[in-house]
Amino acid sequence: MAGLTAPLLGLQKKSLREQALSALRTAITSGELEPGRHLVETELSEMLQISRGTLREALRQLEQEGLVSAGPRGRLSVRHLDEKEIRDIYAVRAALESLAARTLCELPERQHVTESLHRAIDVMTAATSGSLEERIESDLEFHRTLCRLTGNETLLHSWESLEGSIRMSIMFAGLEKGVSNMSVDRHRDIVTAIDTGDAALARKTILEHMDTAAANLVS
Amino acid sequence: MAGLTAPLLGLQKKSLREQALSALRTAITSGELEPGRHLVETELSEMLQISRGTLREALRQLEQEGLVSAGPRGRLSVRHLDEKEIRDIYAVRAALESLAARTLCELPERQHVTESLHRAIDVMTAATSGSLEERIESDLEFHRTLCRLTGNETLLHSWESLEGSIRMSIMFAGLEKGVSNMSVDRHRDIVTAIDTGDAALARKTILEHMDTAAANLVS
DNA sequence: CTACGACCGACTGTAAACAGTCGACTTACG
DNA sequence: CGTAAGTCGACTGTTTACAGTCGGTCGTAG
Repeated sequence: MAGLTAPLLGLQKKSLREQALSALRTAITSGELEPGRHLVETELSEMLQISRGTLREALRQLEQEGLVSAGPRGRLSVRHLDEKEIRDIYAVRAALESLAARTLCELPERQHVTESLHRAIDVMTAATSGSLEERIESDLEFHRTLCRLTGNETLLHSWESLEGSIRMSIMFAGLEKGVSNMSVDRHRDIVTAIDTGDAALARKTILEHMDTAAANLVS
Repeated sequence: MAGLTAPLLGLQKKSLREQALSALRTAITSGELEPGRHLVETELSEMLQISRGTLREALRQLEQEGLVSAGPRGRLSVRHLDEKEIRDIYAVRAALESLAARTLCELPERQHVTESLHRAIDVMTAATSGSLEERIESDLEFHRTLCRLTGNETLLHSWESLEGSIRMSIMFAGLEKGVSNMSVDRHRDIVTAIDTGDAALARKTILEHMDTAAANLVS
């Protein structure tokens, strides 16, 4: 828990609020702040060396992202996910990413898209020999790229709002299970489907990928 | 603009932050705070009769919902939507609601669902003779109900995060255009499709509805 | 007339203090 | 011994005050 302050003392480019946000996100999705844990404002603000006001702004955003949940009298605690919630999260994720895949198929200029996705896959490939965290990171980056390339800012924003919940799902289910979803081949299939421009196929590929992923997590 | 304080002085059950949030949401989606308008914290806090700290928490959430956008040095202004953004918002909305329709079709116990949706349609029907605002309200309530009935909290939350943007789309395009999408019959079709349990049909019906709606808004 | 520089005002970022509320523990009374 | 009132402590809700920064303006020198 002492490490919580470190990220803050580092690069001072962003506002304290954003730094606190990142630090808290990391602390929660890494399990440093375990699910169900009660978050006391005074405690956290002291840990992060920031004032309560600044901290509260960050907490609001975390609440919106679904990483912390509010109890009675505004008491916040780290959200705890059950299996149904994980399935629900992945259902929404599937809906968003299938839209992304469909959109990309309809793009007139797909050369650049395919290139970017291949680069993302290369990163994933390089990470296969790395740590679990690295593999998860590269996987999420691939999917985020999928959404970003559509040029639909709303879609990207919605996906990013869900990202925290996705990370919690993986963490809650266990990193090993989570990583089992990150086969490079499966992702290559997605890119191939998009490359052909077959929207129905691309959508189907994504939906199956998400289905498998969710099933692996809750099994 | 003077009316901005009224909602706050009313029911004092919710926290000031939540009241400010509602008041600002209403002010923005009603056009009282026009798109592009620069939001000065001291100005707003004085208007709403709350402190800046409390206000800032509300503004963070509005930012997350896409109703206000951040400029350089944290300057906030009311978001301005162009036609592409409206199309993008409706694409995401369509993805979410088609998931909702599909999910509802797969529910074993659809009796209660159908009843609730019919009630929502009755409200819409009653609103046909009402004001534009009432009609919009009842329409959104129908679609929100669609998401709520799935029992997927994440889906509902994602939809609600988008709700502000949807309202802005309607307002930006003009209330008349927006209301043209609110044919009771079209919505009855959706319920019918769900009632039959045909997921593919329900999905298709929703997607077409959203497509038409978006087209009407940007035309 | 123009260009440069110091001041000034407006806002946001951040911190610290104040107030209210709920729960837990204690104590006194039956 | 059990119960109910009272008190204490811990947190959140909210406000007020302070600091830093950017942009504009006014004056002066070239």
